[in-house]
Amino acid sequence: MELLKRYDPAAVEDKIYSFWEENALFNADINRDKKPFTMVIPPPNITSAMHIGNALQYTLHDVLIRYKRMDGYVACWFPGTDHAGIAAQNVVERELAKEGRTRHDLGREKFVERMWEWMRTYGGHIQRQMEALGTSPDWRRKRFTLDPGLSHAVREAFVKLYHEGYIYQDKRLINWCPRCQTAISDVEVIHREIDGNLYHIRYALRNSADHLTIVTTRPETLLGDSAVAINPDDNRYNSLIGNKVILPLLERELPIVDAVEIDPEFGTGVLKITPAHDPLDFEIGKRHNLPQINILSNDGTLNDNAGPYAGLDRYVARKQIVADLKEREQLEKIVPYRHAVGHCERCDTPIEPFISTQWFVSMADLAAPAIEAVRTDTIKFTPQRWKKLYFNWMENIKDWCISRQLWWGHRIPAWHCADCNKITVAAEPPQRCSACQSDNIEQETDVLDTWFSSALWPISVMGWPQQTEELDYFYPTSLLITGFDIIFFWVARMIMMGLHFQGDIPFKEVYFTPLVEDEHGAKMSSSRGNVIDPLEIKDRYGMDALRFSLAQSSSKGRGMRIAMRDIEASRNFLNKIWNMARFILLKIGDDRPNELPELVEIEDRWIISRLTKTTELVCNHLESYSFNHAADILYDFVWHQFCDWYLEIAKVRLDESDDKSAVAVIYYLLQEILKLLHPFIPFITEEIWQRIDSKRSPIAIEPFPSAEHRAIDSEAEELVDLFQRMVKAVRTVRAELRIPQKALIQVFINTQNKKITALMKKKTTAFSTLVGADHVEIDQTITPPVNAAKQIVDETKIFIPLAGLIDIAKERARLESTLRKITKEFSSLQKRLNDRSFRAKAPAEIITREEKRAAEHTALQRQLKEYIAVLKG
RNA sequence: GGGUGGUUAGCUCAGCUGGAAGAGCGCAUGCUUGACGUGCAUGAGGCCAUAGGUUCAAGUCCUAUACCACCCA
Repeated sequence: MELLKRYDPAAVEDKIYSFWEENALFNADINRDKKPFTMVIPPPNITSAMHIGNALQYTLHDVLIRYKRMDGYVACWFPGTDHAGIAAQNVVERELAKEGRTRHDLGREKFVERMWEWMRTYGGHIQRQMEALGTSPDWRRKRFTLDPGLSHAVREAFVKLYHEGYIYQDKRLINWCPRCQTAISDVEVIHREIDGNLYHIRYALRNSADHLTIVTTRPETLLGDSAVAINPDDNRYNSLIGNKVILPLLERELPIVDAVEIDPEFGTGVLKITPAHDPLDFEIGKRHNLPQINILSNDGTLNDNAGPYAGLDRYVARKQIVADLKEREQLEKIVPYRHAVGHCERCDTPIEPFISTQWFVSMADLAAPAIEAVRTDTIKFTPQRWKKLYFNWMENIKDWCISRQLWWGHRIPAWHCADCNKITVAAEPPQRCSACQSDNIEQETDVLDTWFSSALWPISVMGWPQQTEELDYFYPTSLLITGFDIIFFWVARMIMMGLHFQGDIPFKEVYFTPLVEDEHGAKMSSSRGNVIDPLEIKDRYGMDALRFSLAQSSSKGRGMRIAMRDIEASRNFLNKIWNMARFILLKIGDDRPNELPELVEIEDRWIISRLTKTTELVCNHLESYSFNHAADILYDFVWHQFCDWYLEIAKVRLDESDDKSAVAVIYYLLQEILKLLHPFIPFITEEIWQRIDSKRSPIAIEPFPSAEHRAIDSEAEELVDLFQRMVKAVRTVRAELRIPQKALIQVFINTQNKKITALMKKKTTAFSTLVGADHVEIDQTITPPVNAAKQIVDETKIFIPLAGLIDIAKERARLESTLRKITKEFSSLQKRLNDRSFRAKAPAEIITREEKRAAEHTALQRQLKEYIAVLKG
């Protein structure tokens, strides 16, 4: 079978994915004889195309799910998407805007219809991208948060929580996005520092020519003031408490109240109190029973309470008010001031604290068992440090505002009665008010926060509230892989809901991935233009290259940087694998040996030993989610152990004779390597696997290599290590003395060691080939020829006569530099060994080791000095 | 203001429970060796941020400081 000189992913990837699908390899059916390994996908947002962060997460999911599948588990990965309430509605509203229409022109029903239309067109996008990436979820189990089943779960959960008293309605200060025109929860507010101003405004004291100067960053809110406040311990002003001031512009009388929260050091120490538009003021206002004056409309313009400013946008009003204050000489000064302002997570509009009636979930009682689950490691976090963040948030948890003034989402299953004003909450639409039996009822117009349905995801994808076979077999899931940035949004809430509704944790472990950054450490975002588009990489390098880079770069830090050149390096690795396979297939011809034969040569024993160690490490690293280490170890094993050494040595055997044992070993290694690599780079490994024998079953369901039945062969490792160091020693001489590549050299080896003698005698041909020699002699009586380069490897001396070629000065310089290095190391060893407390307190094995090293160094020094002296003479 | 992480080769990062400083990329030098120039060989390059401390022994543990990043208010 012909293989191209270069690996061409474009010719392979799509074909291989279809092959897997035809064989239904990803389907995970309940099998009581096997153990399940289960994950649910962090459902991607239907509006977004896959970005590199998704690609990272799905790659890591897929590495594990493929590994576990090969390892004999029923490996089930539940895929799906969420409906992304605000984000999705925004997209379609923008489409409408292009047509010059708003959702209100269509009406709720038509608009929602249009959302579904849009969904049908673009909703499958992410699945196609995941397929391109080579991921292997059980697509039959794909779910969408607005599916009938999942919607039923949402209603059921709402009704239960309502009747249990967790869900309630209340009028309070919430975060309002004037652009999305909906409430959002605390975690959806992004605080960002902006350059603003601190406005110093004079409030005249009643019946006095004097005034108090307050400071504020939002002067327009003074229209909603109902007091000014000062710290009761602030001696400058506390005598004024109980007096009144006159609100500028509107000329309203405001009381002067006390508030311990006020920092006398901040600004003038006097604050205006606007209970309807500031969280702190809201609390102070409640305490002093102050009126809550709302001055804003839903769209961020001022309402009738703003008097002459009604109808103006909040920022226009700010300018106008500042101008008016200035004119009346009530504006003392404006000081530039940098402060944090909350922005809408979805549209980046500055949010407004806003008094409004919303639905909330009371969290403290739900949080308690969820905290406990993580504290006791019933749910294990990796890396552990994220536990702190989780506790910090959970222990100070605030009630969750779950209602959204949107049309796209789960409409809240509550019906308001026009007659008795009571609320009927039910999973299915009721005919009558449950309190007064009136049929004059109307459903709540708000929908639920998308995260409310996401919180139910692990149970709802398995059919909850029905107690399904899936829940019985697959729940709790084994692992959740996600970013730490949604630890509050999602992880914490799933734990609470899983425990509450299913009575058990939703997952046994959570692995938090780093966030992907660009090569300079900046967040990737389309606005910065530094995103890496996975599909662009597919065309240029192939998805295996992306997958391998992502796995290899994923550290346990909080950020990971990825650059095109990393992906290029992976592409080169794939090409290496391709050519390795090409070479092996060429050499084995039609042979397909079944079993690993006897390991006749030392390098056979060595490579099998290395394979065993590699297998063991890869498994351990995967079990502990050290994807980067697993990938590094495979890279090193395949390239720098198998290709660079084993194959190079084996070539000699293969060229000399048709060595069946070497054929069997390389064939065996090829297959083991492909299996080990398959979870990381599934396409190329499957392609090569099928090229070995087109009739065999897919590598995707081959048993994963096991290290169990093999042992580490430390003798072989030691000897081959020595052999390698001898080869390198000669090559170093060749390179440093500039011996032309083609010139064949002679090598004389002097060793007292019988094992080494035996080894080198047996491996003379391989050694000659690797160092480019036409004559190699091994004997313990050999003395250095004149004008020879010398190398010392352990107690073995190597001489390379360089008659005519040698540059004596160069060789001397080389030896002298080696001597300097040795001498330096020796003196620090000496120092340590002469230290009495070291000898007294260090463990014996360390002392022995250091003594042995010192002895070696002494011998080496003596030898080097001798050689140098000869060259001088 | 509170918190969390980071600071190791030119760049990006590994270095687990303290016992001889590592990789990839980049760089330099030499190679049309029949698997691979997306390659092969060889090499240069580190006071492991700073200051203290613990220890026979400290990138590794502790305490401060500086700078960077992120999170929360």
